[in-house]
Amino acid sequence: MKALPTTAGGDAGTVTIYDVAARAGVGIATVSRAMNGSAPVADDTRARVLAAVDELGFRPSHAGTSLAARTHAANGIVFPDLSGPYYAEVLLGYEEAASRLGRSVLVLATHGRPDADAAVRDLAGRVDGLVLLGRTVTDETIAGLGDLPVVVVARPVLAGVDSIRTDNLTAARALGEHLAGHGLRRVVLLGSPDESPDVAERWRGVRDGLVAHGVEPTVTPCLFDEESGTRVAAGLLAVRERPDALVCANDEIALGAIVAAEEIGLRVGRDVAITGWDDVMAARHARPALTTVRQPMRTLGALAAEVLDERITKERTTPRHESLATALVVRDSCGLHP
Amino acid sequence: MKALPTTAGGDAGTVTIYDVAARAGVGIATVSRAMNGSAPVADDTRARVLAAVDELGFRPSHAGTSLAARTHAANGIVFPDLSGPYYAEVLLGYEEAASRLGRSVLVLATHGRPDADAAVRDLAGRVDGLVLLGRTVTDETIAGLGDLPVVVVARPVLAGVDSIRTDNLTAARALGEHLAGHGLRRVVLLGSPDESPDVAERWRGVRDGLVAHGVEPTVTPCLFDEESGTRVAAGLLAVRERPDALVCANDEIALGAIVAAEEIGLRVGRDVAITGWDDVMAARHARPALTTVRQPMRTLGALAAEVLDERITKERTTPRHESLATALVVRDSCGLHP
DNA sequence: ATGAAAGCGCTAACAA
DNA sequence: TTGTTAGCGCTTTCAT
Repeated sequence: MKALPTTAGGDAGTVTIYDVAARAGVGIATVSRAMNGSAPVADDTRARVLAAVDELGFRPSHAGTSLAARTHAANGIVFPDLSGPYYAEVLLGYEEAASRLGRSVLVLATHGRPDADAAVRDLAGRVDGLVLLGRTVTDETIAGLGDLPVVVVARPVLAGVDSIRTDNLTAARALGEHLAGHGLRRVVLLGSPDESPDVAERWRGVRDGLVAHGVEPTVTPCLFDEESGTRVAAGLLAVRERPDALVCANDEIALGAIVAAEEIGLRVGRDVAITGWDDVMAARHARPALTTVRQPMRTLGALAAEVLDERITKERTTPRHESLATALVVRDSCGLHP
Repeated sequence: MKALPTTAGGDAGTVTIYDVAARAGVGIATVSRAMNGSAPVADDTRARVLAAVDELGFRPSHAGTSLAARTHAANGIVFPDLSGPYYAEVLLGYEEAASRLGRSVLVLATHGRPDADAAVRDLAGRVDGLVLLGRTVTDETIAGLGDLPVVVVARPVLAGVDSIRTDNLTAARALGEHLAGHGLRRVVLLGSPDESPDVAERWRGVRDGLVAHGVEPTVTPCLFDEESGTRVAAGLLAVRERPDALVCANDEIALGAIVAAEEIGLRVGRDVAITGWDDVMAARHARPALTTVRQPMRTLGALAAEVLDERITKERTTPRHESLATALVVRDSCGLHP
């Protein structure tokens, strides 16, 4: 389609720095300098160069630049999965911050694939830094990344690697105590703690809060989606001595559990308490509205981008570890509040 | 951290194809051939090369490869915004398909920035193809992308450019007729049609369906988020001759409108009908559950990746235009259904 | 089947 | 201030 003029003998269609240099009557180094401001250039020379750039529609090849400058001006973010509001929000915060810092963003979702480590290593080859969420790759793979700046999010701290997490413990404990305060006794924690270090920590906290009031919860494994929530909760609630509280690992499980409870005629918040985690949009629109824990998801993503950038620019060389506050959001699904 | 052995005199830390070649006792061309299978290599030679690759932990530099091979093995996707479930789902479908096709994914959100066009042009320099959602950039910018494969989603067809859209018209008309069937007369369409060609088409369809039953709707501009939905709906519902139906451009506006209605004591589905568009998770968990139109968001993303890939691989050279079916999902927010 | 060598488009020393 | 030139790490002819 585009048939821009090419001064040098290149194939029409690809304008290189040589074309610009020829057109402006200067050397290629001057073009580079004029465009990047990496060294002083006479005003009128610069003007001529920029005019040529404009006329030819020149845009530097990224491959050439990154090969020569040994930098990619891009960083990656790796998710275990991309579904659900949680990851979407984190990505949103990340992209915003990264692009503000002048870096492109590469996304990768591992979907629990067996070749996830290879995919991440490949991604590592095209970025200046990497953010890794949760259990996406093995510790060995991270170590194998060499000196590539890495920030892990919601994953146990690794020697020398920056990390960002949310403080699950405090809110979890508060949730446990709140539930005990409602007089709930048969509490089931819904969600597999070994799938995610985050969840393990939450269950620890909730249990702490509960035990302080003499209640010992049990754990039932469950995948982190709505459908699983409905299915597992249905099984749990069907028995005679059914639980009077379902504490779910995320809002989607909880929302699914609400469906299961209502299907068998239970009134959520009266006959059974159900709580979630994350405070996604659906949590506040559900009726009864979902008691949950708010995580600063967007901030999490943005902070990851910033922490990573500090490493890439070598503005900082020692590890940084951040923990973001969470907040218990009490609504109606855990019991009546006058 | 990593201190892998380097045979050639390069800086420790970066293993190049020369190191591998030296170690295996072959030329660099043979290493390239052995790794890519681009030409026959003797079995024992290949074995030696691969062993060296393994021992040295060699991983080809992307910049080098893409400069020499004139390809990026990556493609980009540009969103007007990344917030909300709609875009998250589209991205999910896209990433999945793209990575299945062996391509990395670069995301960019324009957030209505004035320099969006420049950002997109920059992105264009590092990918083999681009998916553009909605009104992210001007037609001129797209044309200026030259022969870079481009797929536009939810945007009017452009000469020679592949496009994917959802069929707004059919479901919109059905929605209009359904609403008229409820006996609703004062219908307001909430959402700015000039912001999005998609919305314009929806309003056209809804109006068609309504007018067939003698109802003429009015349009009230509104941004596409929940907070705006609440604010604008509150204003609309406060007047004496208030509307008896609020048809919203997306679910988030609708959910916000429900909040506004309930705040002034109106019963949604009885005193006022409210409908959305997209069928996000919150739509089915809201009470009353939201009547809306389901869009195949994930499929939209996946299809975009596939259509783009056909162009990149030159498997197809003529434009392709797809329209995906949508479905009216009737729940309780538009009126009582026995 | 293999090696030597010529680029790919750019940045950055080094000269002038 | 500017031009020349040597790479950056790879793919791909062209010889052999």
